[in-house]
Amino acid sequence: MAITEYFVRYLQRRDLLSECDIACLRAIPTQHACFRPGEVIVPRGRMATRSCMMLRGMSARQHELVGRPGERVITALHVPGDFVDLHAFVLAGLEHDVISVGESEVEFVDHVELRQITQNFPHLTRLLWMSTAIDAAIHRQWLVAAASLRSSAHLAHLLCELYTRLASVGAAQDHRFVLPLLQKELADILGYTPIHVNRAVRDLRADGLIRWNGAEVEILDWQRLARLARFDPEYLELGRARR
Amino acid sequence: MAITEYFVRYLQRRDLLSECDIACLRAIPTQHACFRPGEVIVPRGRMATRSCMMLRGMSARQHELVGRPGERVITALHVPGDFVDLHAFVLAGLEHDVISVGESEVEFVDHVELRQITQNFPHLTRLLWMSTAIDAAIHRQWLVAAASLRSSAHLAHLLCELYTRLASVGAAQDHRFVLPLLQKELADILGYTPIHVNRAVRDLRADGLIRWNGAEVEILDWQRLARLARFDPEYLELGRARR
DNA sequence: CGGCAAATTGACACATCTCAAAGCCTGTGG
DNA sequence: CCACAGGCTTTGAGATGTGTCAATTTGCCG
Repeated sequence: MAITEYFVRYLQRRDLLSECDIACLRAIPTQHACFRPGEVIVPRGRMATRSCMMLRGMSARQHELVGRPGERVITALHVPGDFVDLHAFVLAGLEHDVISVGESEVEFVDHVELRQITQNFPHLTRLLWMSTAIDAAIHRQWLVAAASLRSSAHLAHLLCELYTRLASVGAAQDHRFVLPLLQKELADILGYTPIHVNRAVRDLRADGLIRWNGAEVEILDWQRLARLARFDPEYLELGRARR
Repeated sequence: MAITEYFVRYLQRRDLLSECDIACLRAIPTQHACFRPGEVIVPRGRMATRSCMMLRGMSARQHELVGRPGERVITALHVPGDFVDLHAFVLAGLEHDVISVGESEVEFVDHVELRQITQNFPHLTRLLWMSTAIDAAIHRQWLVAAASLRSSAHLAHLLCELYTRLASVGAAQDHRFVLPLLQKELADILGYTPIHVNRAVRDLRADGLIRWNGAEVEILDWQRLARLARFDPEYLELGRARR
């Protein structure tokens, strides 16, 4: 198999790809794989030899807490088009697992291929680098949200971000999307207890901001939700620039 | 002027630099500058044409909160040897300011030079990329700390990390270091109020874990402080690997 | 000595956690 | 078609952590 169309779209939202860039991307061989809910896609540790990009569903970076078995913190969510653990290509090891959130499909890319790109395709190299820099910008925004927002607004921020990211690659529209996360998992993302997440969901519902049945989320009033969350999509870099 | 020795040491702690790599690094022209406390080193916005590396003192990434003038969140601290806003090289713009924490000195590197490196020096390119990936790993660890630690332990984690980073480039030793941060600034980093930070400091002092006079911090019991903070330096990638 | 910013303390309000219980889905077996 | 089990969601009440506001103390510098 080959590079996902989502990833090409992810890059094209942000820079101009030449014919050559696209041809090079499409020539990269990949290995396809499916995962069940909670399954480990990339284990933590030192010997990663490949990285993966999301094709369908979502994945999460899950940090286990030492000395508190069973407890964990989720520091990132990845959606179709994300080159998930590209970080592992330049790091000696990952300090967290990448797990499947709900059912998911990914394409694995061998690090040998990535190394070839860094040897011969400077522009593509900068674009891959950019993708990890955007992940870092998202991390920073999560830090800002955690430090400055109360639970409802914090949850609202996550919903605004996910919808924007999904919509930007064509994986969501009409302010609706599939969010295959349990409230317990949301709690691990936002740093609250599941009970408190539940109350935050209840408040957003009561304010008429969202509808949420099972894994189906619909944002009823984008303006008010985004204002509550102080959401500004600037950090997602959804604009063409030359790199 | 040229690349700081601290940055060379930063890289050498993590990978093997060839003679050629080092020569290339030292050939990069830079511009030196000094900053007063709170001064903006790199303004946010779209037109960054250069990035900076820390030479002396510290700097911080400061996010202003929209609609709440004067309030801010600090999402990263940088110490000597850090290539601070390398992110700006591959991003279209920065969504935060980089400010000086206390007095500081930096060396600016023009993006034209960085682009040359990505065209001609794949190994150095991967090392620069690595430096931004380590920043991202630090962001993730801050997210984990924010979600899982109480105020004293959270503060303890920051102290452990800063000492480790400073010591790794030779800018601190004997469990002492200079921390030019006001409690108000610590509050913006940790996501608490200054008053609560003060109580966290008091608790660490009362437990005999630290001594702290003015900007001078001394860690009295590294073992217990690190255990309290569940600090594991793995994420700082302080070990040689081939990239 | 005076003046200012920062650090420190106290009392009370609010946000979030903890523990316990009840309600709701969904799949399974009778 | 019903009964049941199990996981998830929802609700309630009381404990703990953190925020807010006001006041005092400390330390530095003129």
